[in-house]
Amino acid sequence: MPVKVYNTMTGKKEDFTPDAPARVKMYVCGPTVYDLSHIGHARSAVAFDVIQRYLRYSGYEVDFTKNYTDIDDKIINRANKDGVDWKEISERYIKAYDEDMASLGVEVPGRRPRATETIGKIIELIGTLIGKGSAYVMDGDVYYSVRKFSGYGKLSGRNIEELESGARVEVDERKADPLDFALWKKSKPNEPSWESPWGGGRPGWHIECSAMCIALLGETIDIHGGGKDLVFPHHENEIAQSEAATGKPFVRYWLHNGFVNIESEKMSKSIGNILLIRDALKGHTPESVRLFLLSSHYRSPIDYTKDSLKEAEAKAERFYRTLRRMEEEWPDILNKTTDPARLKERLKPVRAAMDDDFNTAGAIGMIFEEVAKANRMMDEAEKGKPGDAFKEKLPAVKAVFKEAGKFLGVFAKTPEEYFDELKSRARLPKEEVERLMEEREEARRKKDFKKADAIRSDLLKQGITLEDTPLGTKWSA
RNA sequence: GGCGGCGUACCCAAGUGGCAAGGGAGCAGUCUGCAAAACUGCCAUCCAGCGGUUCGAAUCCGCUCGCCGCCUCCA
Repeated sequence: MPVKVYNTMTGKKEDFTPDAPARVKMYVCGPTVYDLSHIGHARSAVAFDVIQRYLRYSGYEVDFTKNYTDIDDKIINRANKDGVDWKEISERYIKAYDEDMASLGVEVPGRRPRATETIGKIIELIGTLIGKGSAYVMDGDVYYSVRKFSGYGKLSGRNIEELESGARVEVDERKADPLDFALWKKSKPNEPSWESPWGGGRPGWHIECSAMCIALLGETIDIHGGGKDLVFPHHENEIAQSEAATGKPFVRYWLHNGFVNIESEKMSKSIGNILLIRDALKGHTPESVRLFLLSSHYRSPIDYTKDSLKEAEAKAERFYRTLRRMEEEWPDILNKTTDPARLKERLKPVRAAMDDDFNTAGAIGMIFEEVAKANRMMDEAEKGKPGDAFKEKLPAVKAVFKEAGKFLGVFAKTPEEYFDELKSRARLPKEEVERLMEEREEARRKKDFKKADAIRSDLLKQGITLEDTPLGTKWSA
C-alpha cells in the first residue's frame, strides 16, 4: 500500500512515489531567525518531523533538508533595535530554535543550510535567470520578470490578470511590473552586504530556497513543505525561479500545514496573542504539547484554548498510566517478543491512518483503542488465571506502542521518564512529598483515616495527586 | 472582489458511498477504609440547512446560511 499525500499543486491526494526508488528528496522552509519561535513554528516542525519519520519508517531513505533564513529585513531591523550585529541575532535565534525543537522531540534534519552560506549558489542562479531573460537588473537590484514565466500562479490557483488587478500600491517604482519580485537587493550603507556582479547587496527571500534546494538536493525534488501561508507568494515564486532556471519541474509533491489559532483568532504580533513554545512548555510536558499538535490532521487549522493542552496532557497520562500498569503488573509476560507477522497485523489500522496523508489524529485514536483493550485484558486476567491468549496479546500491544512511537515521536518514553517530567514541576520537593506519604502510610496502618485523608487533601492543594495501588502509593504533579 | 478551506455530540477530533473511531467532561455501577486509577454501562437514529444522484450518503452534485485562511511580512 503506497502512502497517499495531499498535493497542493493538484488539490488531490495522490499515491506517493519518489523519483528515485526508495529515496526521497525533501525540503522544508525553515524559520527566519529574528525572534523566539511560537507554537505555529512548532506545528510545522512537528508535522514535517512526523512525515519525515514515517517515510523512513516505510522504508524510504529520506534526504531531509530544512533551512534557516539567516539574512532578511526582519533580522536587520531586530539587530538595529537591539543595537547588536545582525549576525548575533541570527546566531542567537538559531540556537533558540534548535533548543525548542529538541524539547519537542523534533529530529535534527539531515541538512540545515543557511542562506548566508549559500550566497555563491544564489548569485549563480540569479546570473542564470538574467542570462535567460527571466530577470533584469535595475540600479543594483535584480528583479524576476513574473510575466515571462507562463506557469505563474499554478500552485496557488491564481492568474496574472487577477493578481494585477488586486495588486496593492507599489512602493518600488523601479520594477518594470508591479508583480515582479526582488532576487537581489542592493544594500544601503551599514547593511550586511555581499559582493555580486550587480554590486553589493543581499539575496531576496524567495531565491535562497530555490538555490539551497537545487544545490543540495537537485533540480527536481520530491517533497517541498511549509506553512499554508507560504503557498503564495513564496512557493509560487520558488517555482517560477527554479523552473525558469533549470527548465525542469521543481517539486513533485507540495505539502502545506495548517495554522494554529489562539482562542479562534489568528496569532499575530499586533493582537499580541503569540504563544511561544517556551511559554507553552512552562505548564505542560513537551509530550502533551506534541500530542496536542498531532491530535488534529496536519492540514487542518487547530485552535489553541486554555483547556486544549490540559486535555492533551490528560491523554498522555492515560497512555503512560496504562503502560506503567502493564510493566509493573505483568513484567514477565511483557518480556516475550512478539512475532513480526503478528505485530504487522496489529499495526495495520495505525499504518492505514498514517498511509492516508499522515493522519496522525486517526493513528492516535487507534492507539487509544489498544490502550482500552490492554486495560480490559488486564482486568480480566487479574480475575482468574491469565490465559495463553493474554500472554500473547499483552506484549503485542506494547510492541504496537513502541512502533507507533518511532514515527509519531510520542508514546516513546518509559513511564518513569514521563512521570518524572511531571514530578519535576511539583511545588514541593520530592523528599518532602515522600516524607508526607510515609506519614500518611503510617496513619493508614493505624486506621487513622482522618489524618491520612488530611495529608492527601493537603498535597492535592499543592497540585500533587496520590493514588493507592496494590503495589503501593503513587504520586504525580 | 479573486482563490482556497471548513461546519460531526457539552468540548476537542477521526471518518469522504454501505448501518457514526478516539480523547476530555458528565451521570450510574464494580473495585477501594474513603478516594484516585482502571473497567462496565449511559451520553450524535444522526453528521449546519434545503434539494438532487444512488439499492444505499456525514461522505458525490446544486443551492442557502455561518465561520476561517490567502491575495502584504508571516509556520
